[in-house]
Amino acid sequence: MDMTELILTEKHSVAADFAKALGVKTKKDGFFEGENYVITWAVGHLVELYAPDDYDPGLKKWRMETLPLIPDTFKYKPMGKTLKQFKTIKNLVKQSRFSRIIIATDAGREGEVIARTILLQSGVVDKERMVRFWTSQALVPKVVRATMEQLQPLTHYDRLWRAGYYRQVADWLVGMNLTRALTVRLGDLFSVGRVQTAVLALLAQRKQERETFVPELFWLIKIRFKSDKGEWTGHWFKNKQTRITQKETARTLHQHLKQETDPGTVLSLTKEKKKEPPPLLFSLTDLQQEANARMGFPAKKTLAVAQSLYQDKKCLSYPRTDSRVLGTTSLNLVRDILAKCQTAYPDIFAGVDPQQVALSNKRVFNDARLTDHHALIPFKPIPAGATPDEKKIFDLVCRRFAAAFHPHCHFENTHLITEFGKETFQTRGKVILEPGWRRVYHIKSRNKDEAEPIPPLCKGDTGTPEKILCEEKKTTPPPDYSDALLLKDMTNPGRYVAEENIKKLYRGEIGIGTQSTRAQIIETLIRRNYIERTGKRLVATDKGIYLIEQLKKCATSSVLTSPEETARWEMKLNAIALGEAPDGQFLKEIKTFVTQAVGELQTKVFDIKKFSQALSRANAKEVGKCPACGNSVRELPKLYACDGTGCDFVIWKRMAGKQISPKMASNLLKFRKSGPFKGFISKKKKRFSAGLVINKVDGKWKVNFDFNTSKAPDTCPPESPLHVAMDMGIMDMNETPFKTPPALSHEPSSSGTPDKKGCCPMCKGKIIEGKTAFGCSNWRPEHGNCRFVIWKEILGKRLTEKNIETLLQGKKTRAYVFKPLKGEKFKAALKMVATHGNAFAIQILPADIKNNTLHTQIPCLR
DNA sequence: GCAAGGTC
Repeated sequence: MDMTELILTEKHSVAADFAKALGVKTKKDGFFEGENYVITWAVGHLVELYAPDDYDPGLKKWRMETLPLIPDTFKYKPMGKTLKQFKTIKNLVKQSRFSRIIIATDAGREGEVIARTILLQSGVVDKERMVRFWTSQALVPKVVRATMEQLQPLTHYDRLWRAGYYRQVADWLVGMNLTRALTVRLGDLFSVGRVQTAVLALLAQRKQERETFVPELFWLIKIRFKSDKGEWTGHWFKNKQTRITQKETARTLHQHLKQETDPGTVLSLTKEKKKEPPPLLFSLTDLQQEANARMGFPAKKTLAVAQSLYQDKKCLSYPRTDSRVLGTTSLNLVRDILAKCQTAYPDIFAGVDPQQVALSNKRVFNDARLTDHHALIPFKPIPAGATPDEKKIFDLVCRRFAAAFHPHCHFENTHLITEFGKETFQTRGKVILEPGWRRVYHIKSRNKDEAEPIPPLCKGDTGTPEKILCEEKKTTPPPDYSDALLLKDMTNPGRYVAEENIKKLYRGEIGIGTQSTRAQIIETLIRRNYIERTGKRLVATDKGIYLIEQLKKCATSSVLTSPEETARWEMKLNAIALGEAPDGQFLKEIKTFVTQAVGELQTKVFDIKKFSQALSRANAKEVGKCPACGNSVRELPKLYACDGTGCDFVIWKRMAGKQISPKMASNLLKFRKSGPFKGFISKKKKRFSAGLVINKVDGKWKVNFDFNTSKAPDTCPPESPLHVAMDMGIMDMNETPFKTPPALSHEPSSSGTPDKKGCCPMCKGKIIEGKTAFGCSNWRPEHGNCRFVIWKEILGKRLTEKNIETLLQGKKTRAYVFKPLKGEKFKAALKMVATHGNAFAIQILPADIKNNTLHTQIPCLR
């Protein structure tokens, strides 16, 4: 009898772990095959719920009359992108040669659903042959083999599957029905969902808090004391309060203190030694938060980088984890990794002795706190050829990992109270005695004052007041969300929840959405025009605010805007998984909810005026950022307008009879200068060419014509600014240094003499070749945004590399024949000359004096 | 044109 067993994992990497552990070496198309085992893998979910129109093609069209959509039985279909792998698995599970099918998808609710839906869709029903492999430990060979000895009957996990199924179905019902209802009513796409709407509500609330925030003034009194032992700053306080809210009170106190003649006396000086354990290992969200805070990476980018380190470079563990610990079976794995890293990164790992690592370190090894996967850790040193971003992320993970095996950080807190003029002043200090883990994992101190050491004072010491200050301060609104802050609130929304038992739930493992999807959710909100990313900030748009506002006014649908409700759903799903809730109840409730919500949205009176305003703005495409305030400048019917509140910066779509295209506007905003362009018509009906510039006139940002760059009407470079920018982009990528020596060290040639050797005369950068021009390598904004170029084609004449070199040396080329598109051909030489400012132009020097009218120049500016 | 959950 054939004793071959089939193993199904959630993803390829796990299948590879199994193959290694079980000595299976042969890789076939879509599975590994050995003597005793065939190992195949899913690619996450391979099967998904039907779309509405799969049930009935008539549902392709979104109509109110067809709502609510509540299928009697939910059906599944294979997903298009992974159809091939699905077929491979289907083919395998149907074969009778396997004595057992071992389900080894990830140990969690979704892992269960992934396996069960695949089996269901494959038509496999006999559960007798099926067993469940279940562990959250790192899948080192030892763990794989040990867990293979403890396979569970599949039925043990039936309830978990039910819970997962209800999660899927509930999200489908809510999403499909309410998205359609709102969209049909409002005439524009308004998606809604358990996760995205709750997150959007957080962002909307934050924006409104900030907009309605009224700063309040308060005053702080500080005294700088001086004694022969040193100096310190005391901050006034009374009854634990340091803020004075009345100006008059502060003024009176300040006056009183200034008249005091006796010195200050140290009332007390308390010192307290404290220690701080190293931070826990990284979960994905933790890593995303840190990478966002330190390097400004969006959550999605961090995930992508981590994925590549995991998948291609194989130096990082599975990134989509919400666990911050390792399993106890990972001890030897950890020792191995530490030893490898110690050789590669002595500066980070020198303080760790792999043999001293012990299971007693419960902050690292803790089976009880393991979830689907273990924490994110390095597996081995990063291979050569990694990108700078990959190096940064990897370094962060390594440091966090190393920190975990370092001793606590020991520090001493000092609290000094000085009495002066019958008032009390406090001074706090923090001195790190033994940095421990902070040696490798630096964390910025939140309090600046703590940085200053306090002199070695004793009770009764006196100090003379050097300076007595009364500072006026303002309360500040809560900060805008960033990826980091939003991820934090999604992971732990407890502080937005009133109900105590739900708060508790949020303090545990439940958040809004899951680790794997949080970054995606943020991107979805951006795609839906609900929120916008500006630098690090994530801010709700008018459209987003509008949706939340309207939903909040609905008796039933409003639950989507509150984190409480998602938590309540999770609670119920947990109860189902634990067998503590009657089966079927949950789905019934969801169906009722959806039916009611649809009814409500059908009849609701929406505030349409506000809506259309919100919409026209949110759907208007952004062309760039406002020079005045940094907000988005958007295309509206007649103009491009900044949507910052109170900002009135605009670019008119029509200037002097010429249409300003979105591309022109976008370049103008990016480079503050663009063109020159042909085809403007003056008030006297004369055609003219001009560049456009954005500059500040009388304190206001405006778009003006720039005639300096366009003395020659018909000699403008043929490229649009966009092409130029793209061209420069290509130049940067395939940077091929032009045959010139590197930048010289003599002073910049603002004197007007072009550089003799051939580097950029404006900034001494390298000259690099692009598709249509030779330009300065410092073209990127972060490198100084140097705008020097020499176009390869001038009036129909293609310049050779030799020509460019001659021009860069400030010499005259020989005379060439030019054939402009308009006008007669002529013979002229070229020479680069200095123009106004530190700018340059190619001068056209006609050989025939009769052609003097053509005596003109082409600016070397993009 | 729609959700959220996987993985790539």
